[in-house]
Amino acid sequence: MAKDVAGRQPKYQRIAAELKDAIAAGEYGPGARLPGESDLMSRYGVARMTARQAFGVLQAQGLAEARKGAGVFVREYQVVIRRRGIQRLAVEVWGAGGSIWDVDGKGREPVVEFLGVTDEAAPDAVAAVLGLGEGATACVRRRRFLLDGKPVMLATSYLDAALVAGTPVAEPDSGPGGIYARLAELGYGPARFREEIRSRMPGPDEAARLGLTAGTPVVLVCRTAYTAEGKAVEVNEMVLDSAAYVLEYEFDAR
Amino acid sequence: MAKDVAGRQPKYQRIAAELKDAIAAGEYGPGARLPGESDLMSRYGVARMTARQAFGVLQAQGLAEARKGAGVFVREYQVVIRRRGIQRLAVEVWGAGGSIWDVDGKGREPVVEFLGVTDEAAPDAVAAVLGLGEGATACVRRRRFLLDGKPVMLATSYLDAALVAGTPVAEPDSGPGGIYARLAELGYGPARFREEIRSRMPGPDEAARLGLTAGTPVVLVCRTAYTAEGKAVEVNEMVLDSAAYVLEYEFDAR
DNA sequence: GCATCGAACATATCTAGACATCTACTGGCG
DNA sequence: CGCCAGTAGATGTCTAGATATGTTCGATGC
Repeated sequence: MAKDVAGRQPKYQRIAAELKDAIAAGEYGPGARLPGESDLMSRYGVARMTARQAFGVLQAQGLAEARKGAGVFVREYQVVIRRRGIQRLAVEVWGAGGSIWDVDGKGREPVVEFLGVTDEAAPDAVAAVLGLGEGATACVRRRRFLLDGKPVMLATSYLDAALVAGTPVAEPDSGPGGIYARLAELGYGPARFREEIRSRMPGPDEAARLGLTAGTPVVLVCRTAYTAEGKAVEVNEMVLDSAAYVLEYEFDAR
Repeated sequence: MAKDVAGRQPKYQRIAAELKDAIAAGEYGPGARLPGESDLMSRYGVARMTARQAFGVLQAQGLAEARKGAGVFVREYQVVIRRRGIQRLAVEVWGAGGSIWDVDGKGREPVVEFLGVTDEAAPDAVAAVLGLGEGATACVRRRRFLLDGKPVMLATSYLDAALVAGTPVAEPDSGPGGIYARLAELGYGPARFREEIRSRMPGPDEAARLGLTAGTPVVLVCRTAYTAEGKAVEVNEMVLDSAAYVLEYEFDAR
């Protein structure tokens, strides 16, 4: 093996680096087809598994995407949704009955696909935050957001089932202004929010439900809504396609 | 090949799923060593490359980590740093001369490793935000944050070089309260911040500088500081190890 | 008792070839 | 002209090896 001439770098990494440079140099634009496995085999004089490994590096970085039977393609930039964490939730928005997604910019609003409302036991951490006692159930609302038919976010809301039973919150259509407006009518209007943000690679189930290609992480946003008295009334766990979203928070220095 | 009995699932995915279940069931705790490649070969009757592919799935999901010559291990949960976006930057904190990292919780404060200050051309997008004219340079401060000796964040600040020339901002040690206190003394104290958050897989360089294992995405935070007059005075691009950080934003509904 | 060397073992890389499965294109047929 | 079957070509999966390189740990020697 002629490893020494490559400066101790495995062949597949060198090939991957060259392809990456070629992409960066504009030789292959977004959506363009990269050389096939057999092309790399003859060009670099390697076995097919080695060429595949090189493609594997690019796919793991989210730079390329293989389509079975067609080839390996440079991944196209995805549409970016700006999600403004703070203005989105201002009382002026949901208090007036407008959808909180109205401010999401540039007319590209995800479409909500409602997946169901159930009463079930909440995860321990969620139950603790909501102050649910032993055996108490949560009202769980599951939704999926689609942009141009492509899923971009999964959302799961947890509320105290005893609090919202019989109200539109427990119905598929929660009415104008969403569940925050309903909570306000019940005397539990959210006054303060906390959002916690993490990121990791998706599990196989999340990748399937979001239609993610290899090398695309997910962003986890966990939002907790508090009343003015400091009672947590809703926990909303969101799983976002990281290629589709930019989160934005704007705030004063005081 | 006995594909049909597995319900159309490739062998390597089935093996990966079984290992994952075993991890979830607690058979292999954090840091424990998983069965070796030859173990899987004999247990499932597959070739070496197939067993390796199964490990590859777990590594891509960030669940396992291979150490050459030693084995494949369940990845340990990393220490989590809470980064509070809003309180961190309140004037009470930096205005009083305290480090903005003081509020980062639980005594686990990253140590700043200073990488240098230079005057150089800023990227186009940054130059546009800062209002830098043609040929104007930016004062660029690069830092790396370490927790227990392990790098967890890379940060690059851009400021108008003409504004901060000759001040401590252009020095390695920017003095008590950091560069925001210095900017305030110059009459450009930040009054408003915007943080934009994205996530993606790291490039080879980022992975190396943060010591990331395969399957760990990075979180990108781009913070822009504005004066009360709306002038952007600083752009801070941060690259975070997603396994080390939880970002937190807390805000009122009005 | 401690340091060092070496063998056993583990993963990392690579080859050469086989069969499976999906895509896209090309003809031919209605 | 349009639809559809056939086919070439592409990636996906899998095997069975070989060689390279790093880790671990016991045995040896000082």
